[in-house]
Amino acid sequence: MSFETRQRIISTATGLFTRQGYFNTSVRDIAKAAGLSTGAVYHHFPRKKEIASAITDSTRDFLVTEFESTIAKHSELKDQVFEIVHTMLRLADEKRDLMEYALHVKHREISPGGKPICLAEPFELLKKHFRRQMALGNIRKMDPHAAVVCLTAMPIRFMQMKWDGAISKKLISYTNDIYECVWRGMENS
Amino acid sequence: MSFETRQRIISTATGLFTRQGYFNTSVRDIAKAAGLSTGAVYHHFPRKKEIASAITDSTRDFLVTEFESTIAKHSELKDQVFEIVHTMLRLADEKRDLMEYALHVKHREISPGGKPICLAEPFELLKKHFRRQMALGNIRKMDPHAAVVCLTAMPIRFMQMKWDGAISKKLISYTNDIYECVWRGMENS
DNA sequence: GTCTATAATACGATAGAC
DNA sequence: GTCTATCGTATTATAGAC
Repeated sequence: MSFETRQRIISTATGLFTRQGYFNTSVRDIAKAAGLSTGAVYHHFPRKKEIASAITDSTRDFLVTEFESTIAKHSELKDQVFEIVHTMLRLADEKRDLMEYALHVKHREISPGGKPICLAEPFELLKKHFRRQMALGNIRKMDPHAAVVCLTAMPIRFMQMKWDGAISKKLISYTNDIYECVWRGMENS
Repeated sequence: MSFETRQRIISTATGLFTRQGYFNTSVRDIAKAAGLSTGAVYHHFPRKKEIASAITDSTRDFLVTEFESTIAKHSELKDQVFEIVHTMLRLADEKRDLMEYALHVKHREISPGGKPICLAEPFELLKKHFRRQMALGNIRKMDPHAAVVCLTAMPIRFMQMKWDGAISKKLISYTNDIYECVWRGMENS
C-alpha cells in the first residue's frame, strides 16, 4: 500500500485544505501538489472525504497525546494551566497546518454530523481534569463547560485571529498575558 | 429593483449558508428556497459571491450599532462588560443565523483576502474602548489585543460550541459564569 | 423582473492499459 | 501502484422570450 505515498497525500492535502479550503481544493490539486495523478490518489483513498477523515483522526490522536503529556509535566494546577496555554500557542506557531485544520476547518460542511476535533476527545480530556480540580476546590465553582472554555477560549481565539491575518507576532509572545487572564478567571481566591 | 425581493434573497441565503455551508449551497438552492428562478436571482446579484458580500455588509453594520448602544447603556466599565457578554449571548440565541454567519462562515474561502466580520469594525470598536479604559487604570495593563480577546473569546467559543452541537441549553444561561471569568481576568485589583 | 433553456466549465469518480 | 482518458453530473452564469 506504500505507506509513504499515503502519508504524502495526507500532509499535502492538510496544507491545501487549510490554506484554500476543502471545497476550493480538488482531488486534481492534491494529486498535482503531491506529484501524483488523480488515479493514484484514488487508489489510496476511495473518496475525497476519506482524505479529510484521515487527517482528522491523526490530528485528534496527536492532540490527545500532547495534552496528556503537558498535564503530566507539573503537579500544581496553576503550573498545568500555564503549560497548557503555552503548549497550545507553541503548537499553533510550530504546527500551523495541523492546528488550523483542527480548529478552523468546518468538518460539519465536509461530512454532516461531524464534530470539530477540538470538541471531541482532546476537549473531553481537559473537561474531566478540571471537573476533578473543581471538586478538590482548586478552582472556583462554575459550570464545567465554562471552566474548560475559560482555559481554551483565549488561546483558540488568538489562533483564529493569527490565521485570519489580524496578528503578525508569534503567538507564543502572548503567553503571559493570556495566562494571567485565564488563571485569574478560574482561581479560587 | 424590487427591494423586498433582494432582501428575501439575502435572508434566505443567510440561512442556507450557515446551515449547509456556502459551497454546499447552489444558486439554484437559494432561488428555490426563495420561491424564484435562478435567472431572477442573477438579476439581483451578478455573482453568487456578491450575495455573500451583501450579507457580510449588513451583518457588520448591525453588530457595530448593537455594540455601540450596549456600551452606552452604562457608565461603569464593570457593568459595560456584563452587558456586552450578555448582548453577545442574547444575539446568538435570538439571531442565530446572523451571528453564525458573522463568526462561523469562512469568508476567506469565499473571497480570498476577506477578513472575518468579528475582526473588522465591531472588533476595532471594542479595542478602542478598552484601550481608553486601560489608560484610565480601570483594567490591568496588558496587550490591547489581549484585553478585547479576554472579553470576547469565551462568548464566541460558547457560540461556536452551541452551533457545533456541543451545548443544548440557551447560551444566555451561561452569562454569569462567563462574566465572572471575564471580569476577574481583566479587573485591576 | 421573472421565467425557461442552455452554454461552458469543473468536479468527483471510474476504466483499463502498463 | 501509477498512469491517461473519460464518463456522468452539478455548478455558475448567460441568452432570449414574455
